[in-house]
Amino acid sequence: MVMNEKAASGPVVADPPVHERVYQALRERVLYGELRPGQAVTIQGLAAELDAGMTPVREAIRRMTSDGGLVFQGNRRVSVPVLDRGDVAEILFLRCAIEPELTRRACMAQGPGLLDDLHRTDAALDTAIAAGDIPGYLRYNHLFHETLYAAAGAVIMTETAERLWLRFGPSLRVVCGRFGTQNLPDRHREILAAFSARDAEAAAAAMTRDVTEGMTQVLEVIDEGGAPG
Amino acid sequence: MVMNEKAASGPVVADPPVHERVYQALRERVLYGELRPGQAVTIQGLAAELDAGMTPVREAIRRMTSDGGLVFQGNRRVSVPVLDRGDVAEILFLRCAIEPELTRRACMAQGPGLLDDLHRTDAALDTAIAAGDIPGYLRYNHLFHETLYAAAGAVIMTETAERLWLRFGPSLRVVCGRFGTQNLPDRHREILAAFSARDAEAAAAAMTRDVTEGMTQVLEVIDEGGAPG
DNA sequence: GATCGCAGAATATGATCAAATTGCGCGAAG
DNA sequence: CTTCGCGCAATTTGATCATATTCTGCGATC
Repeated sequence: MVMNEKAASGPVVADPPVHERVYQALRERVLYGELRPGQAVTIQGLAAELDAGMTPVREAIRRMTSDGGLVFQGNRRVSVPVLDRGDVAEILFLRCAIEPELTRRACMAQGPGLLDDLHRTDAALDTAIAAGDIPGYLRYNHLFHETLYAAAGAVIMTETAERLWLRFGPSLRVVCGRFGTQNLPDRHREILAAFSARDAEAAAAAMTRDVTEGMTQVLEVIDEGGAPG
Repeated sequence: MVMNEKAASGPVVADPPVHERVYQALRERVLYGELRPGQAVTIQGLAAELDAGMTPVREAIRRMTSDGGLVFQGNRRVSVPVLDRGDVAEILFLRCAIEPELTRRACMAQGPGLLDDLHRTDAALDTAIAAGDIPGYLRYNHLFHETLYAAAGAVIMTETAERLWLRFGPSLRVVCGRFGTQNLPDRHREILAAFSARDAEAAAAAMTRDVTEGMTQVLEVIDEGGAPG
């Protein structure tokens, strides 16, 4: 009768392997700017912090490095990437090629609950913006896009887009610190309106503006920062 | 005087770490179709084959998984991905968004030796095609594109494109086995002619054709193969 | 100012534990 | 009597850790 002894009742949720848990934790830290651009990341530091062995941490760092969320420094150190103007331009090009297309597909394929989910997330986002809650802004902003892209049903494109988010996450956190949450671009209402009307092209155009404005602000902070790093 | 005892004479080349060597070996196997779509990859198998410990192999597999060149199978096994029509369509879209742009940039920024290098690689490619040498075809075809993209000086876009190559490498090998090397698309001469004339748009257009024709053939093999896997 | 040495961190191994698949044997049905 | 199916156990493989080794970078000394 009883298959295993994970829990006496309730659904059996196999807890994920340690390397997966570490990767997710590391991903959040990169994505939501809890690590600053240029900051060094050490294996033993992460292992102590996340209460894990060195091997799973090592694996998580390799994945994140392949994702572009961390970079090898030539010697054996890894750190959070520091973007230059060219990097931002490349990311902008790629995002403008991918994310409007994902938006288009999501709009055309949208299922029943999607619009509600997006509205809820956007409401939480507005609350975070009003409160000047930077971590909240970063999380709900990402969640909005993530939810939308998942609805497109295009795993490879979505993965590719998510990887780009890892690259500019730490820099976006710096942008928030500089500009505050009030002055950040938010074309989400336009996107939601287009989704309601099932106007895929309008949604894609609004997404292009959202992406372009966000990347432009990252660029401004880089230029302002003086050093090309 | 002597920094270390790697070699009594000659340039001191710090040999790469084991996990890097393993990753490169794994990458070649995926990229050049030495592993078939669906084939299982085991940690201990690779470790034995490449004469390495489990930890470096593990790291290499994580990187390759993040690259899309291998996939988790839900249980803890990993295998070479099997593409369906939707996957190929996504890869086609992304390649058509990225690779012509890289071609454009490479054409405009082309330095002195580039055209010679590309001609040499293309000549080797033609030799491989004439001889029906499938591994040679796959290697020189990839090298042609790789050389071209490196000249664009766009690291993020190049990395993104290279990741896509890892996804369709094994399937491309199957295409070669089915169609032979003679009937594969080769728009390289058009690209080279456009480079000579420094006509970036013509080069980009030729690249779009090269990419589209290649992916179309992959699609045909998938459809022919019967099962959607 | 250059060199040697030390501390800290990363690399890599092998052992150990846990999980999953495979295959075998037993029993029941035809 | 043969065959199909189910369940248990053995083997294979993955996950994690503790530890030894190597390398890098910095600081003290000559």
